[in-house]
Amino acid sequence: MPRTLFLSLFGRGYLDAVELRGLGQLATKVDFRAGKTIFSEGDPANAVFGLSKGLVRLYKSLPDGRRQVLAFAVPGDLLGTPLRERHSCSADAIGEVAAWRFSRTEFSNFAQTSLSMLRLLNHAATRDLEMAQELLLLVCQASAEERVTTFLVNWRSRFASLSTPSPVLALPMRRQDIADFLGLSLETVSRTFAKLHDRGTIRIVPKGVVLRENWRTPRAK
Amino acid sequence: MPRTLFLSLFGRGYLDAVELRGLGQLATKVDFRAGKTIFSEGDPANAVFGLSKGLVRLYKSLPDGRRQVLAFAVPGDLLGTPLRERHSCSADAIGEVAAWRFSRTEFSNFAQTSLSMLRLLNHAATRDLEMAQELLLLVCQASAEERVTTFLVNWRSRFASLSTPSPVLALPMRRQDIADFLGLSLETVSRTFAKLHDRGTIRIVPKGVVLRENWRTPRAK
DNA sequence: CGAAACTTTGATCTCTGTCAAGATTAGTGG
DNA sequence: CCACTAATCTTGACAGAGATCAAAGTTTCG
Repeated sequence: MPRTLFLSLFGRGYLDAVELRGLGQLATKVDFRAGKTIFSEGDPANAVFGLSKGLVRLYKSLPDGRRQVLAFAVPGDLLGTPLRERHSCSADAIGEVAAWRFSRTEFSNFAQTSLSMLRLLNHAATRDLEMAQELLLLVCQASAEERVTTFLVNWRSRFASLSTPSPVLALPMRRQDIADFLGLSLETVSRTFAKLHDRGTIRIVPKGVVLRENWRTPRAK
Repeated sequence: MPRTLFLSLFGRGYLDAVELRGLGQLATKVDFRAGKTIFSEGDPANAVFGLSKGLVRLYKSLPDGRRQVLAFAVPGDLLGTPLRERHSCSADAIGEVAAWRFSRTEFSNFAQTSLSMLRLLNHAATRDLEMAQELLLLVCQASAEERVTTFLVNWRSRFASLSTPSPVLALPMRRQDIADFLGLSLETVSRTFAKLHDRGTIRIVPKGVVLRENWRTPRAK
């Protein structure tokens, strides 16, 4: 049981050693092949997962196939809602994924009686809420170029903490995923990448980009 | 102290009588005139509020004035993040507002040590998250007409539980607020209302609308 | 009653979506 | 290891939904 993952999953300073050990006994290791669905919106939430390796897209769909990617989960993220009966979104593996699986009822029983775990879940839910609200602001008020540049900057800061420093920013997700995240068509995403490339702002490489300039977080139109 | 408000604020079945009484002693009554700002994004969160009367718009702004309305809060809603140092969005009174004010540190001290209060806050945060994600899906994937009709249906179901049944659905917020909520321009909102009116789907009355037909929650394009 | 604030309507423009065709890349079986 | 196929990505042409600019109409409120 990798102690460090559990620390990143369950926060530093929230749980004590006894609680961490208790949680460890509830977890089983699971793997998902590239593209596999981990759970689907509306399904009974029998389990929650602690992501330990790989990337997961969380999304909602409409009956006609339109899709909204809500977030890209990275190692250390908790997938699923421990205190809810049903999943409110779907989750797919992007590339190979490894995770710790918890029975939701066991996890919930544990959480409901632990002040520290409830505080931690609160913290996580609040963070997710703020991320969703930031995204809402972005997709409703920003141009295609702003959305893409903001996405790249934010992705870099999330990714930086997970990978060895490199000039190349990896983008393991598809253009379609980025498009569905930013509320754009994949063609517009591709064209915006091309525009930034032509301007010398980024360099496009297989499965990633190199950010060139003084990429401060953009906010103006 | 209106016991019923506290029940709607703090959920039925979460807190016991002792806890409710304790909370009551922390609260003071405050009023806000129409249009007044209750708190602003980035401000130190000295207080949280339990909304008892009126309507509040929660929003984020960009430096250039672009604005995203995140939600319209109604009586019974909690305003502000009890466990966060700073406000992550701004809140304005729409019309006259009455609320109970809690010192955030006092509220937080109470919450941090109460399993039931933490569960309740979790429930609230999760609900807010799901509402934000639904909105994200709506504004990214739906046409102007879908957004407006979905807004009206959702607003009716929230409003229905608060007011005496009436054929008229009150819309106390401005067109601009609806536009900033749905990621549209106010002209487009106005034109969409007009279109629905011409079609006989709604009737526009001062400060509200009458929904005409079998308004099932729309989802298709 | 009159001014300010808000809403509606009109005309025009533009950004981005849609449709379509190539170009790359990845995956697979011989 | 390479050829072949499928998937993904890029680029082009075009059109349309909605934004913007502008003005008139309506409501609100001192």
